[in-house]
Amino acid sequence: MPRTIFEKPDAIALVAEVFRELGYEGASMSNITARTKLSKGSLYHFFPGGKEQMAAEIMAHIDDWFVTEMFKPLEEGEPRAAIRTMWETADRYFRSGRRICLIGAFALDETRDRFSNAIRSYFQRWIEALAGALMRAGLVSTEAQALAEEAVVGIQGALMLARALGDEAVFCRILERLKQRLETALG
Amino acid sequence: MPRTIFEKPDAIALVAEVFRELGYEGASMSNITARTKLSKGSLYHFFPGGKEQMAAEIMAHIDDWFVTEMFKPLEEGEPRAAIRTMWETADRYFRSGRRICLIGAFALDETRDRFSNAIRSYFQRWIEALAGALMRAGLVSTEAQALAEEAVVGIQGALMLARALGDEAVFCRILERLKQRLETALG
DNA sequence: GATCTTCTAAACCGATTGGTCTATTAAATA
DNA sequence: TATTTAATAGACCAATCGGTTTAGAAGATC
Repeated sequence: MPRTIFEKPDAIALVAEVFRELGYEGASMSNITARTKLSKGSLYHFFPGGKEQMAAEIMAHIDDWFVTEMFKPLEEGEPRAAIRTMWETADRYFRSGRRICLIGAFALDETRDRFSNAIRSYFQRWIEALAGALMRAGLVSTEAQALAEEAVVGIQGALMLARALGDEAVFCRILERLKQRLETALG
Repeated sequence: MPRTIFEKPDAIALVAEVFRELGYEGASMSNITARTKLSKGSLYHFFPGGKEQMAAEIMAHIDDWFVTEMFKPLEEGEPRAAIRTMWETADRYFRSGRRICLIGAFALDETRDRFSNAIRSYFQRWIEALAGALMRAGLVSTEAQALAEEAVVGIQGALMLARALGDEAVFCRILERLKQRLETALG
């Protein structure tokens, strides 16, 4: 019988897509094995802690990605360029609205209670990184904070609306508008 | 053995809260019976179609509420007053950010596929009602459409962020800012 | 007060759940 | 080549799943 060999990073990415499509409760072990082609043996080899460990490692992986690709540039790079890049990074990561934010989705049901720290710190860091960049670009603290909140809220809302309407175009449209508002505020 | 008698409207409201907290997949029948105190007999008496019928009737009930309390006023009432009232209605319905939008939450996982029509038309009508009111208040079509999308997206994003951060204040803050933007646009 | 309908309680069903375990395979090390 | 280690496949488990059914209590109608 032929065997397929997976490595853990592959397993994380594959399982992540299943959680993204079905949600934490909706993703059963048989669903996961069926969609990823990973057997239960493999899954429990990589994740002895079961579903909860899978979700925790997936969230940590997502967080790492955002830290290196978006938060660090916002925190350390030239602010205006980093902000401009942020919109492209978001559009690329969320596949122009065809892919939802798993961490946001987890925030909406009782899954939040299991992972409240990871969820909170992801959004906190995003908002703070963006607000920091806006301040370094010349805005006062209160306005920077408000605009940063608004941008993150807008992205999350746009992802939801795109899925609700079954229309990805709305995501790009709103992203563009949010981008314009930030650039207007920066003058 | 003492019996508690429920009526269907009570059942709908009780089950709705369970779906809101646990999501569609997370809400098992035993969860629902435990939290609502309705026995399985009662639940299947009111909803012979099981969980799917419960969710469908709950969404219809929510939709009805929004139609009479928010969409109709926007569509038929004096536009500026209706828009002003909309923010209060949203704040009241979502309990200042402590209660999420069930229809939005359903949109994010595969539950969407079961109820895609109801989900799409809820958001479509909300946006169209608001855009219509903005036009009757004097805005041109394109700007009205854009601002309406932005408002609905903002409310949904704010609900998610409030839960993600465990901080309801952020909901009220963003709602206020969205309201200001609309009033500024209306001059 | 007998009858009928509405509603509740809970035992019960097969299917599925998350999770465990064993056997086996492929590769790495010796 | 012998041994060990890392990884996969899938049978298996008790518990729970969504759903059905039966029995009977509470109200309404007559």
